[in-house]
Amino acid sequence: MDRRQRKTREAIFSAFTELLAEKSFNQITVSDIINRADIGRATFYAHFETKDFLLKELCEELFCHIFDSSADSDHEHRHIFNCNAPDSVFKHLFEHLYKNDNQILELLSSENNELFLRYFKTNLLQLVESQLETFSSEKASILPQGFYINHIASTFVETARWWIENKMEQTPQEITEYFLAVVGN
Amino acid sequence: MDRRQRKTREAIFSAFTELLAEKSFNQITVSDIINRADIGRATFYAHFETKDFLLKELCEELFCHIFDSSADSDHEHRHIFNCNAPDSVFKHLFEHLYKNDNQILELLSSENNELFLRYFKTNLLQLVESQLETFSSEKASILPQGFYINHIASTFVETARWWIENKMEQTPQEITEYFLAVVGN
DNA sequence: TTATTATTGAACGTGTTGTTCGGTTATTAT
DNA sequence: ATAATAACCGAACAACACGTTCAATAATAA
Repeated sequence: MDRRQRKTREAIFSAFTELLAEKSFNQITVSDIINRADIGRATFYAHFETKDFLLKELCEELFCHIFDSSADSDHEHRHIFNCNAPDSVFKHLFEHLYKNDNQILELLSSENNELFLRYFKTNLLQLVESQLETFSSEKASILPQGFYINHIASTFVETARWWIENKMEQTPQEITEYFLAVVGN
Repeated sequence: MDRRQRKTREAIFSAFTELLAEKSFNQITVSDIINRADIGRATFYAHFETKDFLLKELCEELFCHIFDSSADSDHEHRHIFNCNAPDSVFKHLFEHLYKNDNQILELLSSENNELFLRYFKTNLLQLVESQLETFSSEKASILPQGFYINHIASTFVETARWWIENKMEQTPQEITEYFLAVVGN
């Protein structure tokens, strides 16, 4: 990829992320992004079809980095899917948030958090399904699987949201215990 | 209130609700609403400052009708707050959804469901807090109260969302049992 | 160096927003 | 019934945002 393309793309993402921490998605105009990123108007549209596609690609970059790493050679991520300890996956995710990679915290606590929480949950659903056996309480057998999976993923997202909203006063270890407590382990 | 005002206001709400079932909030223009409601442009702005205020007032009408009825003389609603049976409040809410008052179902299952779910949860939080003693499991004493309240309200909203999304194949009684099962009663 | 590719920025047409204002119609009070 | 009041109409307006075009310029790759 051309160095110019990379720099432009990065400038757009960076400007967009900054703006999202300041105002809501709908209030941000393409002109805002262009000015902040200091690029030409036509350049923006050469990279992204619309503002919505920009958001989509930003979310994919953010969450794929956290979730979908089973194919790369990153050990820290690979072990999400291979570790045997039942709670390690979720604790690992909380630790990710705690470290605040990619300013994801600002986005999850901004006015736009719903946008990101939706992507968050979409990715989580697959993870929960693959980890379902670790939640083998008696409930799982009574309830429809789809309901139960949705419940666990939702609870994780809501736990994270509550944690962030309340200034992350708990350690990743503690919030993991909260999560496992309400989810019934 | 002037009959003209009432009719206009109702026409706007009605047109807006119809449109929300068809396309997303952002795609709906004021002109769409005006045309559907068959009113003049200036009339719309005489009633609602902006499209966002219209949404806000619609939500308030919808959810206040379901939740905040402790002041009026409606017996069916009054008993939400007075009944002793621990699960009756939530079963009652599920039954409300099942009956589908005010086309609320279409709204909760449309592309805009996040908008309404947010209002839904805001109202629920207060209700859960007032009903907290009915969830007096051992968990409640370990976890921060704010966390626990948020968890229960979120779980209710997600249960309702899942139920609606999956064509409401369960009876209100069954879905109440699902809810109470995952919430730990 | 040369060919290719990305960026620039002004300009344009289109569509939406929220306001204004003179004229019309419905409601309410006398 | 009549007058006064209030709501509605709808065309027109300026302001703004969108997404596109194009010729000129600059950076990269071969």
